[in-house]
Amino acid sequence: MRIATWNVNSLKVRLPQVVEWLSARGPDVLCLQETKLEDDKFPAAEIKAAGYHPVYAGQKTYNGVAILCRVEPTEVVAGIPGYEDPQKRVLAALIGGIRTICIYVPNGESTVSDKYRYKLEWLAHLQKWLKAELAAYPQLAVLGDFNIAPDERDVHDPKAWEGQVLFSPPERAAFAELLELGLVDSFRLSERPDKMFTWWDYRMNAFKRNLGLRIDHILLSRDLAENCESCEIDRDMRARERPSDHAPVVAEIAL
DNA sequence: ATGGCGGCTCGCAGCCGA
Repeated sequence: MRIATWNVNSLKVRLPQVVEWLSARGPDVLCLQETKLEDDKFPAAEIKAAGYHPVYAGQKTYNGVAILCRVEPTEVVAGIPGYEDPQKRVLAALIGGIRTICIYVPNGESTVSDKYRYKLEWLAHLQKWLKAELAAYPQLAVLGDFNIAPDERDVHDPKAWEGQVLFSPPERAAFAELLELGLVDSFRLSERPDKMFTWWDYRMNAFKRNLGLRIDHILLSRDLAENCESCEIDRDMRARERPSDHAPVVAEIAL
C-alpha cells in the first residue's frame, strides 16, 4: 500500500503534474491540499480518467482538500465533526480498511495573529477527534500539510526560526500531542540525512539553496507504523517548471 | 532591509501563503 500527500497550491494549475505523478508513482492513495477549487469545479473526469476515485471538499481561492484512491472509498467525512469551520481543511475516508485522514492545518500567519489562535484551537479539536478515530480505527493514517516543523532537524536555520510561526513551542507541543495519541511520524522511522524538507519558499532561490522546512507529514497508527517500509520526499516535483512550493511525501506500507 | 514569488479575485492592487 503506497500512500502519499501533496500540497499542490492550486489543483487547477497543478493538474497536469498531478496526473503525470499518479502515472509515474502509482500510489494507492494521494491526499491533496490547497486545491482552491469549489466542488463543482473539481476536475473529477480527469482524475477518473487517470484511474482514481476522487473525493473532495473545496472552496474558492483558499484551502480545499481531496483524496484520490484506486478503490472506491467509504465512510467519507468532511471537516472535524462537532467543530464548525467554514474553511475546508479536513477530509476522511475508509480505504481498504485504513482510515485515511487528509488535513490542511491553518498557517497561523504569525504568533501574534488571530490566525495563530485559530490554528491552536483547530489543532486542539483535531487532537480530540483523532483520539476518538484511533479508538474506532486501529489502522489509521493522517496525511497532509501540518504547517508545523516538529523539531530542529526539520528547519534549515533553527536559530532564525526560534519562536516563529510553524516552529513555535505551542505548535510543536500540539504536534507532540498527536504523537502521544499513538501516532508515529513515518519519516523518522529510519535514519535520515540532514536538511530534509518538504517546503521551500518561492522567493530568494530558497529551493536551490535548500532553505526549507519539513512541514508535510504522514503520521501512522502503531498498527500501520509496524508495517511501514519507507517514507520519502519527492523533491523532483519541486524542481519542475511552475512547481508547487511543497513536494509530495510518499509512504510504503506492507499490507 | 517586512522585500523577495506565485496564485487568487465581483482583478490590473491587494490578499494570502509559510
